[in-house]
Amino acid sequence: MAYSIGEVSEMLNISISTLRYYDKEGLLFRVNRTTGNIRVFDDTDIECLKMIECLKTTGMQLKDIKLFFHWCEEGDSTIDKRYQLFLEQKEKTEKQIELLQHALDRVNYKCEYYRLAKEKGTTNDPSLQDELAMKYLTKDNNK
Amino acid sequence: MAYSIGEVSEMLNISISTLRYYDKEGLLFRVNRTTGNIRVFDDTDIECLKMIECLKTTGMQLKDIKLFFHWCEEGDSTIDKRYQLFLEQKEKTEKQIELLQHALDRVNYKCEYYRLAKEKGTTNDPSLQDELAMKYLTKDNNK
DNA sequence: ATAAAACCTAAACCTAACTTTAGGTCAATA
DNA sequence: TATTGACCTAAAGTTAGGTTTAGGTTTTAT
Repeated sequence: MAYSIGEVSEMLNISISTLRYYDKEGLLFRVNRTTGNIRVFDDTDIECLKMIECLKTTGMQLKDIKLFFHWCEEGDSTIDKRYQLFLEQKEKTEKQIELLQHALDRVNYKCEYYRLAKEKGTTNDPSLQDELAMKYLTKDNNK
Repeated sequence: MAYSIGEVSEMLNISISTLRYYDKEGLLFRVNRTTGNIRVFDDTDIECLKMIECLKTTGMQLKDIKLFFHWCEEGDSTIDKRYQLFLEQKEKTEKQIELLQHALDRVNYKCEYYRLAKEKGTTNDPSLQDELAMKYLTKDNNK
């Protein structure tokens, strides 16, 4: 299937200007053009864009994503590089999830804290700290 | 306890220039100064900085973190605002973790893909796709 | 055939979150 | 007391990842 830039933008919820920016940065070198210089995306290009979104989510920079796609073009000689890249990205992503989970724990504590404070009408009620201590057993969550 | 900017920088692993930047942006308005205009951080300031780190991890912008600290200063009249802020941040963080987990699944699939490709010496071996399909039951992971 | 919608490029602009630089002040030590 | 290391400010510079603007071309529908 062939898609215009506007169709791709709608399908993947990526703005047209972002798609052109990715192209300019060398990430979409696979994308064909008509004789009139209009971009024509195919299904493989869509898959590439989904991979870009995935890697961006894990925190990879566009220049590194570009590198990966160029390694793909180079063929089997770069398999190990690509393998190492994904192993590294796996580590980074796992660490990032851990960090976020830890932050979420603290945010949840604060939700509970302010829910109780709202009930009491003040953050100065001594029973507020007590109830939270009871619930969480340690006040370390608040650190 | 009182700490110099250098000590805080070491303790929390935040660069001195970043600490000064946070101060300039109005996030550290609690921090005292000596008569000689040198910053003096106390334990509450350290807690504030830990909260900044936490909220930054969840993707909150400095201007919104600043707002939160100012609400804290305003007292009990802002309890509900603060409660809503943390509820919203909880939602956002949970969504972010889900997104990251989904991306991680795809990265893991790619690790497995390239591990096998490395074994075969090529990404073109038909058994590569077969073995992955076997392992994951669906090729959707690769989308 | 023509008008409007969709596309194109290049270049300037934007934002957040810092970092660096330049030029100076403060405070602990020899 | 002099020097050295830690601190200070203001302002400019940096980076990534875009968006916007201006001016033009192509395609599609009437």
